[in-house]
Amino acid sequence: MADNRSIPKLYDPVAVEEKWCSWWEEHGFARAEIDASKPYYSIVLPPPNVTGSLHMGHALNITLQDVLIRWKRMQGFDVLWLPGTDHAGIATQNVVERRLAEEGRQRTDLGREQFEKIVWDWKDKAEEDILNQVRRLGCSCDWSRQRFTLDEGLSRAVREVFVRLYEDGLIYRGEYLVNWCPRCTTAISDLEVEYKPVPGKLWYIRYPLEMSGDVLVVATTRPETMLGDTAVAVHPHDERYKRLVGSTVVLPLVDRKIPVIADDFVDQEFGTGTVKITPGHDPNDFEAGRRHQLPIVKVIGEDGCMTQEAGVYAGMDRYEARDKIITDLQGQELIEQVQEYDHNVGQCQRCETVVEPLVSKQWFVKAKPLAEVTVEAVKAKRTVFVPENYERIYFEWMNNIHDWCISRQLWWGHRIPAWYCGDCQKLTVAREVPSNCEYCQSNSLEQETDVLDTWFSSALWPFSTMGWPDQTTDLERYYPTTTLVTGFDIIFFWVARMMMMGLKFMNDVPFRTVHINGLVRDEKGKKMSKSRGNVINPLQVMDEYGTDAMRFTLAVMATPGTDIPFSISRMAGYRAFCNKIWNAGRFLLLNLESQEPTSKDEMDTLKKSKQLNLGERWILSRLQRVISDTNDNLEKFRFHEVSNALYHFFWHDFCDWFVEYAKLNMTSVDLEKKNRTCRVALYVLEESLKLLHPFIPFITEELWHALPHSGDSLMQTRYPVACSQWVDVEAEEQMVGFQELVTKIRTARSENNIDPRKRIPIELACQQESKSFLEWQIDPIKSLAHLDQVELVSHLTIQEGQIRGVSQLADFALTLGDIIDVKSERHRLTQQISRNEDNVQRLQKQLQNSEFVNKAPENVVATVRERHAETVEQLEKLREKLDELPQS
RNA sequence: GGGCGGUUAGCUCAGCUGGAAGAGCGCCUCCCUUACAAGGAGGAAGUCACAGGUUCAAGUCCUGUACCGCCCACCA
Repeated sequence: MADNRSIPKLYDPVAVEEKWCSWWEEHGFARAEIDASKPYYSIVLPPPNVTGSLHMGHALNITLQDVLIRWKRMQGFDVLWLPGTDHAGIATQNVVERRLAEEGRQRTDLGREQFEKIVWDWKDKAEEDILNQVRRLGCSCDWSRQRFTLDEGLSRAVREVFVRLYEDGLIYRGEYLVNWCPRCTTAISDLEVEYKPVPGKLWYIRYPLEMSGDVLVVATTRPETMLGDTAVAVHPHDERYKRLVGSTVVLPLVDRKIPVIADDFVDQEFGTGTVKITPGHDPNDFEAGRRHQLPIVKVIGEDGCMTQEAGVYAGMDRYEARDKIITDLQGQELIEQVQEYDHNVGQCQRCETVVEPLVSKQWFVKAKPLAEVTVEAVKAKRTVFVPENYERIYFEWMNNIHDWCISRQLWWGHRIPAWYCGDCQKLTVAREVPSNCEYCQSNSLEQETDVLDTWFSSALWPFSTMGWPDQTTDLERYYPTTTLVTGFDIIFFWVARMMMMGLKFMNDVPFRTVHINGLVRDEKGKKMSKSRGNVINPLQVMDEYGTDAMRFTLAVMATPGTDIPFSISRMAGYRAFCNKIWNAGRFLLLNLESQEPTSKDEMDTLKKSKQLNLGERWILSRLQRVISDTNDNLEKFRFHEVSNALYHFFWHDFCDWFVEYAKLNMTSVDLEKKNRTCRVALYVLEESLKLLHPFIPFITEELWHALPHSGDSLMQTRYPVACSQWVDVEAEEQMVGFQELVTKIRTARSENNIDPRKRIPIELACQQESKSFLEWQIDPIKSLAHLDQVELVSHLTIQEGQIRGVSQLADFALTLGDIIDVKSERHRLTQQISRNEDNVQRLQKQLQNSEFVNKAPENVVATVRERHAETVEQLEKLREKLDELPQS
């Protein structure tokens, strides 16, 4: 046990945090040991990318998981929290490429092997960094089970899944229109495209009809794609163009003859009601092209430049070509008009380059059959979303799902396990490197150079990390995981795909509950971004305010379903709370007599002996309520409610009232009393530390070790369980009256500018039934209201120089030697009277309403009656006091 | 175009199943009272966006409107 006197007034987080972080890890308190005698609780950490460092979103996400994990562990569950990192294919490759570019190098100069080696080096460093940052958060995960998506084990799972999906006909390869990022030079999935409104132009271009001198005017925002037009479409019912269907127009600049077709996807209202069809570069046109068997002309290449098909424009950058085409068309007077037109432009999620839709040979996952199963599972509540409304969003997406383009033309990732035969050209898909072509036995095989979308391996995370495809004990024990905590921004990217893969390969959902946490925003509710300059760095915050304060702030602000406007000033308030806990612990340590740990039994004995005083009975009762609320609300992921309630309980109930009340006994010469109060105080402190530990792990652990305990970690103790027999309604009611009286006296003092240090005499007048209570509580009242003499009387004497007050329990008169400020006293009373008058009126009206009296539940009516009577009584007394005031 | 969320104290937000409006910060007054000035005591401050409705009773449930934010779709 530490030397009590040496505990500093101010809590110093940094040193303390470091100490416990390594201590926890060294002792393996967070290591999962399969124990079938306990229920299990498992979470897989959403693996951070090995691209950067911890941000506030991680801090929130990890805090919430750690709260759940510590809570469940303390509840005696067999707990697994499995950590790891994600290789984050395109993101990491981009980061490394950018660094190479700073040195004037390119990945193509290095070659694939060399480049991959550099990325692995980067990964080692980045992984270490970010996991150390995760540790700093106090994250109690099982580091012995740490995984990385490119580990051999996980890669094996990836290959297994790929092969099985391929064998089941759920993976196919083909030429389709995909989103292509010309900067990353890879295909990306629909989800990786972000649409942003961009001011642009709508050009109306004249397409001459072959047979007549007429023209068809088409409108487009991307004139450069016209070189790839293979038709012009009109709506079949459009009277203006009906007769032209089947005729031919001559595509300007390239002089290609293309048909006019009818298709009802055309919106007659938009532009001129005619659409140029470019199957090679537009998703709708691609579909239309398939419906009408139109040829595909690819005029923009993978590098973002015009292809040979673009004739004289070949080799030009797509935007350069656009300008040139406009100029050329204008030269031929083929531009009818130009409109300013804002439209959404798709950008690459990773590099913000404008995405080019183009036709390319890629690998796809047939998503529909996989998605349907997951929808059924969620409908059947095998997985539930918290908050529930995310279910709808999930269904919406799953029901409209498109095939998933999984191949990427990158170097960093899982290489697709498919081999092309140099002889028969056929494809061999295999789990391990095949020696021969499975069709012609040729050994001239070359592996597919594409890698998989990074989310392909993430989708397997809940089971690949536990050793699948082997049937491991971990899988048997911890799958399905109990809870997934993640952000809504990756519901489709990740949650949806884990559902698909989990149900497909494990025949069960990957998690029972998905808790969706909000986005951490800045104080004003704006998204944090480098360009706005409003990014709050959690590492810096932890340095300055302590991890506990940051965690608590995040938890208290984590209202389900809403974003979190992270506020430094608010965190300063919660840092003060941390310090409060610190000092409460310090105070009790200074007063501690016995070195024995407390126990529930000890308290039970004390309670049964009927020796506990009001404060002690009250705080034990309040403790039961907060324990029960805490457990209930954690079960419902209501972190903000829990942390708020604990805050209030600890600071206001325990410190402000109980400890202040207890000081009387703690300084008493009656050693028995003193010891008893200390025991209760210590017990409540210990229970509070346990309750707070999931949120505030460091300070609580530090204090725990300063208190009389063995060397165990607080995280190994049992989380408090409410004991309903300890709820003491009588004590709670009495305490309410006690607090009201004390507060009223304090208010009267304060409003009359009486020095808080000055002890003054008081007269208390009360009804017969409260008399014994007041007699019993005379010392605490004296102590908490800073009085010297207390005189209990049946009626207050009327004297000059008195301040009068009224409470439920008793009326009082503070006698002052000096002159009191009659004017302000009159003002104060008048205000109180008017407030009470309003209340009486309102309550009266309610009671006169027979509907209310007849229909409202009895207890509600009774409460109103009671309140009414009390208010009337107070009102009378206040009027009396006002009358008794000397005339000024 | 479809969907979701928000609108409560000067600021940022709680308020779950409808029964006398809360927190943090800020503000005002007094106090360094031997745990804590990152503290203590007290105080001022809200027609809960608007309009209807259900109910004995609505910040809370229903309908509509306005404004703000987000997600999905992507009419060229």
